[in-house]
Amino acid sequence: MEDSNKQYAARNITIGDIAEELGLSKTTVSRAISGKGRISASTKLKVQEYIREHNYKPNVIAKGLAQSKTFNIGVILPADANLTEIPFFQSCLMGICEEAANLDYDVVVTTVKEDDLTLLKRLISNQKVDGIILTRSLVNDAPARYLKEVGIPFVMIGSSEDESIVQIDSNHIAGCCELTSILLMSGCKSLAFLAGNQNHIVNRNRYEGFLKAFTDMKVGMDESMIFMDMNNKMLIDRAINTIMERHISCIVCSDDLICSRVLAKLDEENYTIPNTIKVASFYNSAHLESHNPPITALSIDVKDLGVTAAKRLIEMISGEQIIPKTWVNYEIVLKKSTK
Amino acid sequence: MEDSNKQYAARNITIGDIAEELGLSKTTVSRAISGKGRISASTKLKVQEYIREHNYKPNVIAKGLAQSKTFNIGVILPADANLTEIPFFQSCLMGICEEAANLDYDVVVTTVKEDDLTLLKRLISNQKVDGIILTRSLVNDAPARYLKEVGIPFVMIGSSEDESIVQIDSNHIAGCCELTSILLMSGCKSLAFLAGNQNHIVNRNRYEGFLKAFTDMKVGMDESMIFMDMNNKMLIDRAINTIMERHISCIVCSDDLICSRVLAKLDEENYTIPNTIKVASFYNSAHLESHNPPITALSIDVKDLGVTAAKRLIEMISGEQIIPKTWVNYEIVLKKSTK
DNA sequence: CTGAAAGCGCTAACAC
DNA sequence: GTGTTAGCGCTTTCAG
Repeated sequence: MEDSNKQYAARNITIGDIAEELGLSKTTVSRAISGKGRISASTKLKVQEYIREHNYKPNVIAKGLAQSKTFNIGVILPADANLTEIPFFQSCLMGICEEAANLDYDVVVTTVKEDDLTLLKRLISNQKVDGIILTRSLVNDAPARYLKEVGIPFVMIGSSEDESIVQIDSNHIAGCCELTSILLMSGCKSLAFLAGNQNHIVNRNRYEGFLKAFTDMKVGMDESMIFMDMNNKMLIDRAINTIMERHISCIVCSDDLICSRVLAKLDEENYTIPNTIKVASFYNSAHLESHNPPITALSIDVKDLGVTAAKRLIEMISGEQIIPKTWVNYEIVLKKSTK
Repeated sequence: MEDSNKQYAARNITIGDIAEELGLSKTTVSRAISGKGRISASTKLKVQEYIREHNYKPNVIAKGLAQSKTFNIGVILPADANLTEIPFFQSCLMGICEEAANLDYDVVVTTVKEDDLTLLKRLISNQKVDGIILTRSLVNDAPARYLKEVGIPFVMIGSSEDESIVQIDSNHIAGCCELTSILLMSGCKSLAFLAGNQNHIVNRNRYEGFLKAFTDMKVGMDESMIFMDMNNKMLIDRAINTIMERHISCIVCSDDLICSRVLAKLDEENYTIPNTIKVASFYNSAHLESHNPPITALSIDVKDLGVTAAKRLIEMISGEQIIPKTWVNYEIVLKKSTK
């Protein structure tokens, strides 16, 4: 058993211990570690060797206290019922954790339910983070507004009309426009669009992209085939009934959960895909991929969204040049459901 | 705009400021806040009033440094590909965050990929947490072994043969036994069992419960209808083929992802549920619930698992009586898929 | 009941 | 190059 594991039982070794042991001052040891300030190569080496041998790990908390930093970033996860079902946030978080660790930061998470900012405020006032990542964007976003007021650095995964907010997102407008265009060109005469909550910027953007495809291609669109706020199964079932009565050729779902419910309803009514009706979605969940037939969808590297957000935020915290908007790639994956 | 929001821009008010302002010593102010030590009711009140009015928030980091605590708990999330698809961990995390905040702790998360403990070790050696929650349990669990060595308090969501580990779980053996018994009693003559990775204790336990039902009811079981390590679609497809050739009456899936793939394959082959084949699962995902027909399943309050884990861990950290094992309730929900 | 002083582990002027 | 000192914001003996 290496003694690296004993560190917890025994009191942790400190910079003072090293200084004493090596007959140096704490300052010198600190300098050897941080690389800041003048120090001779030889003592630096001596200290670094001692550190390696004794498996010294600096106390980040103390360092933080001295520098008025925490080396933590906060991540706000939505706690609304539906959203737990979506792997999006978990994937984001994976990316954030990975990149944060690379840059020597830790990740503190908390949740926000609807517009209840209690836990967010708590995190801030506890002074345990140097900055915040918002993992979604709502219309008139309350968390974002709060963070702006408070003045703490933050970035948003998602898009906002407020250009002063640092944003990381994939281009949902362009993506949905592209997907819709492909569908139109591949011979779908009529399309229906089903989206979730209109308060989510992402749903608005996908809708906008959907419209844009029609405008760009100079094709007329039936506005009654736009279904927003499809937040429960009943609404979706009803929408599908309408859609099928109208003999629409293809349904575009703005997220996986909706698509999953759409597929259930279509199956229930014994409609076959893609013969009777085609279906396309936006997904990152394996579930739709293993569906029979596989579902055409716009796919995003969600983990990369997290990685990039963490990187941007830590850049901000470190006082580097801030990059207002970062686009993350998407990819349209054509499958049997639209063929 | 209340000035509570200005706290970030302006330097935060400290205990020293209050002391000076009120003509007291820092010690007295500290006592007024913590309630520790003797202090007159009047000065205590005076301090508390000042605090409220000026919206003072103690610096938890500094407090922690002085007490060699962090008031953070760490949560280890698995980063393996498949697991991102399962809402289980996200729901756990919601519960953990909620309860931690109640008890004035914050939640630091990190990930562990397979047996690569790098990020876990990093979290520990950074000394940013007072304890750890493991969110799953593997056979010969590497993270658990490491944490035991290091000696940091930790709890496990899941079960382990190692009784020295504080565990929070629902009784998968009893649950699966009960579910299986119900299926047997309701007239299923033959059952097949499909589970994921055998290294996951939960899969072993469900398997054990499955067997126990047969033993308890003195019914013979066909061991060739046990399919473990069904980690990809191909294996599942093959298993389903075998199962259908043998005219099995019901398939029990040990988790949602497997069940979702099973359903896809059954649909593909045009088998109907429950007429040709019945299906039962273990779920917490809305997706299976909205399936047509709805799937019979054993359901667990996963968020409660998280809440309880956080509670137990913080009890340990606070030196309270430790409770070695906490069972969380499960419920068997009978739906059309087994009728 | 209250305060002075030391200390948690580290950094950052400022001297030498 | 290196050391001294003060300080980050709080707790905790120990006196009084």
